[in-house]
Amino acid sequence: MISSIKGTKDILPPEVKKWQLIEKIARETFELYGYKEIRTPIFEATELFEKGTGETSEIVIKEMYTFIDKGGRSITLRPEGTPGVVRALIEHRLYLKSTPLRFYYIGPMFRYDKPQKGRYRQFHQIGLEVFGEEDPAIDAEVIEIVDFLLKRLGISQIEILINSIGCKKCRPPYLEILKVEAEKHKKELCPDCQRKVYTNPLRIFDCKKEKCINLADNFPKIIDYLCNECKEHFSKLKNYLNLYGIEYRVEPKLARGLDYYTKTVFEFISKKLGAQDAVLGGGRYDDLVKIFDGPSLPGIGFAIGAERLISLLPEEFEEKEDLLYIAYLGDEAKKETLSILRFLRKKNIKCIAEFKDKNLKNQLSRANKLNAKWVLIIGEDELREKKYKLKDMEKGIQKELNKEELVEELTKKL
RNA sequence: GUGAGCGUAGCUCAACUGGUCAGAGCACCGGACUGUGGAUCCGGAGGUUGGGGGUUCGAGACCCCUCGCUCACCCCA
Repeated sequence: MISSIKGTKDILPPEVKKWQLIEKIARETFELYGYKEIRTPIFEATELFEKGTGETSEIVIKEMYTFIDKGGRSITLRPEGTPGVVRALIEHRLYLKSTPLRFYYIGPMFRYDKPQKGRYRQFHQIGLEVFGEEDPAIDAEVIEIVDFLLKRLGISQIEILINSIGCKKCRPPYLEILKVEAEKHKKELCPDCQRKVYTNPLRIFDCKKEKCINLADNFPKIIDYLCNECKEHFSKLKNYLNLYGIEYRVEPKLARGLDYYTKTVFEFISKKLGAQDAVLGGGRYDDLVKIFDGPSLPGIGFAIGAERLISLLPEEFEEKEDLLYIAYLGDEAKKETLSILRFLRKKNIKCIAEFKDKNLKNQLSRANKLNAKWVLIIGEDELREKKYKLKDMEKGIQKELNKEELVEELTKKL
């Protein structure tokens, strides 16, 4: 038996309903704020991610699905959405147009990770990017959009973490200070963190070992070393969030894994998710467009993990489907059924029949199992009278109707 | 990439320390009930116990290898 590849999974019809729900509500919400959908390829030149996502990010170092195609080009399945959108923005000179540079996307991403709860090799992100807005008001708006979206989906008990990780002016000097401080305590840190002192000192704050946590608590925090511009940006962001009445927690240890972030970074977390507690993450990336030889254009965005979002969805109660099941008795009735199916579908009525030539009891039982809301009964009497029996499966009552009345009755209830 | 736990019917799980152990419930199909569903009763189908090798008179169980799943680490959505 051939099974699906490790870290990938099939999404079967009952679960697909949830996907359709979150996709629909996400689209509606983003469009409400003036965002437009953008669809970029799921594979790109490897270089795009090396330059964009960043050569020192874990994603690029060890998590990319990279292969050489038949033309000898190095191709990578996208591990995240932002670089592709930035590439499209530059390639099509979208920044020259007057339309707002507000985009959202929904689609699969790929990372060669070891699968666990909330983490898959093919997963899906619902992402959003804005370009050309310097003002922290847009940072706040972006956070507010997600907050609104989650509320619309009925998801609660989410904590919002924000931080500022500075810009290319203030971060490098801070990292030096942090490195010096961390070196002093190097021997007390765990082996992983000892390595991080040189490779990525900010990541020491991510360590879950108690000893490292305690030590890191006393290390200097970037938030205390921001330049005036970053400090003011962060302070304004907090004010706007307060204005929206959005609760958040400033988490000075929040670092994020992508190299391109500047100033604002944020994460929405839920305790229900397990070890991978982030349902979405995002931040500002003021230098990214420039990195790809585009104009000097600031950007900010986030990506929601669709699988994680779905796992937070409240349990929905099961409803009868708006489905009509046609039960027929005999060959003549079968022919009539075929024509009525066609007729009703043209009128946008969802209907099915199963062609097993079974008795009525059996067909009703099948309709019940399929969760159909109505059953139309066609037998000899009905053929003769040209009136069919429509049974409401919830109420158990039935009416005699001709074709026209039937359409009227069914569309009324839809 | 590292570590731990687990793989028995479509699903959830039984089978004492290796000795009729290949089972139950749910789901599925059929019948009781030939034009009226959900209930009940009866019956049926469905498994080389993830795969391979070994130990043994005998392995679902023990050992080795392998694949997969789950969770955690690393890191992230």
